[in-house]
Amino acid sequence: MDTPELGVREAELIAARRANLAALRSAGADPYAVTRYEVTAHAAELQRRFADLPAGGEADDRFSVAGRLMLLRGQGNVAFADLWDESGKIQLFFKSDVVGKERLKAFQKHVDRGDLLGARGRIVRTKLGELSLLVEHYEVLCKSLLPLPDKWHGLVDMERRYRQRYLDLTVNPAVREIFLLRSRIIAEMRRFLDARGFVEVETPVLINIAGGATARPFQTHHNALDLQLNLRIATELYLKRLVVGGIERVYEIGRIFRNEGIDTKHNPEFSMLELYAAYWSYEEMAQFTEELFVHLVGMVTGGKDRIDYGGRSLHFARPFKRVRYLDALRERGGYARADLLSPAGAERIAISLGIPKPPSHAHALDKIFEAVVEPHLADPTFVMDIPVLLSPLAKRRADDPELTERYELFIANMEACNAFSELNDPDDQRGRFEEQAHDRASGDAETPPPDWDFVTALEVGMPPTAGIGIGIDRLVMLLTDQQSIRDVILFPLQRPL
RNA sequence: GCGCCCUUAGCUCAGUCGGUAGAGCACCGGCCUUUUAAGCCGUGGGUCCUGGGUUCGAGUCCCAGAGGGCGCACCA
Repeated sequence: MDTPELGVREAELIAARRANLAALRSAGADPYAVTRYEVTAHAAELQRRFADLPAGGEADDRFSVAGRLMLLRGQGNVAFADLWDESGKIQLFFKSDVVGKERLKAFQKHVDRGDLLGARGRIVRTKLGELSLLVEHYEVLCKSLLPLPDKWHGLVDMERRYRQRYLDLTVNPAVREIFLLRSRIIAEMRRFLDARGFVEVETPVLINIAGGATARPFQTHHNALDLQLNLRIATELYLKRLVVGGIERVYEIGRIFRNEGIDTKHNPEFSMLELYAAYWSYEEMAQFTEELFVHLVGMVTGGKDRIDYGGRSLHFARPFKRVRYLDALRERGGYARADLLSPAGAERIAISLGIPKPPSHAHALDKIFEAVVEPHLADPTFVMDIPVLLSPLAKRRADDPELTERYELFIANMEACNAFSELNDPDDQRGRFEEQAHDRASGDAETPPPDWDFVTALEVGMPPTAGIGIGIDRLVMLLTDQQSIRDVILFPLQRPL
């Protein structure tokens, strides 16, 4: 961002802080020269440890804390300040006869809200019951030169919250909580997978053929090779190559890029967990999915099996509800299999539902399901046995080859994951790629070009395998009760100013 | 890409029928030894998103543009 032109008033606010910076420097305490501070406790730790300290009580141990000053309450010969570190808040209590008259005066004159401060002293609880560090010594660790947003309302403007997330995180503790929880959720997923023998790998982001999903890729160029490249739209085809290579349980948590629209559930770059387990069918994968989701719900709720999302209570009780894809459409809309599985029939139903001219059979079927069934899928529900025409990489059911061994898990009317028994018949895979190539040739830009090397890998032989993809951002939305994907992505895409 | 809405002080927001711009907090000066958005007294602070237009006169009405939010379309 270019240096913005400042209003007169804002320039004055900054000048006042720069004057305080100069005063600190001339007193030999240049905050920008500080290289370290011995932190011996975090706020939350002290709050826990001294939870039983009575009002008016004092502890003997001395602690050093460091963090940002978010609230200053000065008085003549005494002062209070709220200091926030990553863990939470602790009040600092300055008394002139403890910290020294001159040091208190210097604090009141030259330290600003927003400055980073290190403070050492004993823990006390004030008469009014607030646990506090009675400051014996303090040090300004960094000067904040810009005025902070409103101490009460915080930063509300959505645009600034996304563009200047550092400010959002600084003044809105609830936002910081969401992102810390996101980090814990992902760490817990890794622990869960590692404990079950899954191997984490990294597959390429820059690839020639962006397959494994239907989406427009971002395009880029490699100069030295003079090569057009795409950013990946899925990790699927590379992870399955690794199963071919003998890595029986493999996963990747990685960024995926899709050149599509932006809304409350879509960001052009997003995070996905994909994992593959050799010798599992989609049945084992469904069990595994339940276990993982229940585990994560328990983690964020402290052992409960319900979460609140958007004002609704969602129940994560095993076994999750199950419904077969075609049964759901019959029960909810009275539609017959023969109609749904024929291009003309599906188009007729789509039009009767007011869906504008679907470009393909698959598109029509997808839209019908979205309109008829999805609104009813609040509690976690597996939608099983999805037609092969929607599932180019899934294995057919042996007893019903028009359907696949595939399920999607819906939670809060959102697709939370997509899993199937992986197609490992190279001839079937080649045939489906050929069909896709035909679609692509007739103008469908979202269908990827065939990845023939993947077919070669299947010819080497992939064991029977089940795989799953879980959108991490949406999972975090569910677990943190956020209605917009931008509120679980630290730096969501914004137009440059 | 389409539709609706938003943009006023550092922050959060008012601004009536078109008549020279308001509050709270923050900041600055003063008082205060137990505050919790501390309190009290006082001072200062504006490219009303940008550019046009209508009008004697525009924060306000009209047009165009920028950025953002929500919905639709696309998608996960």
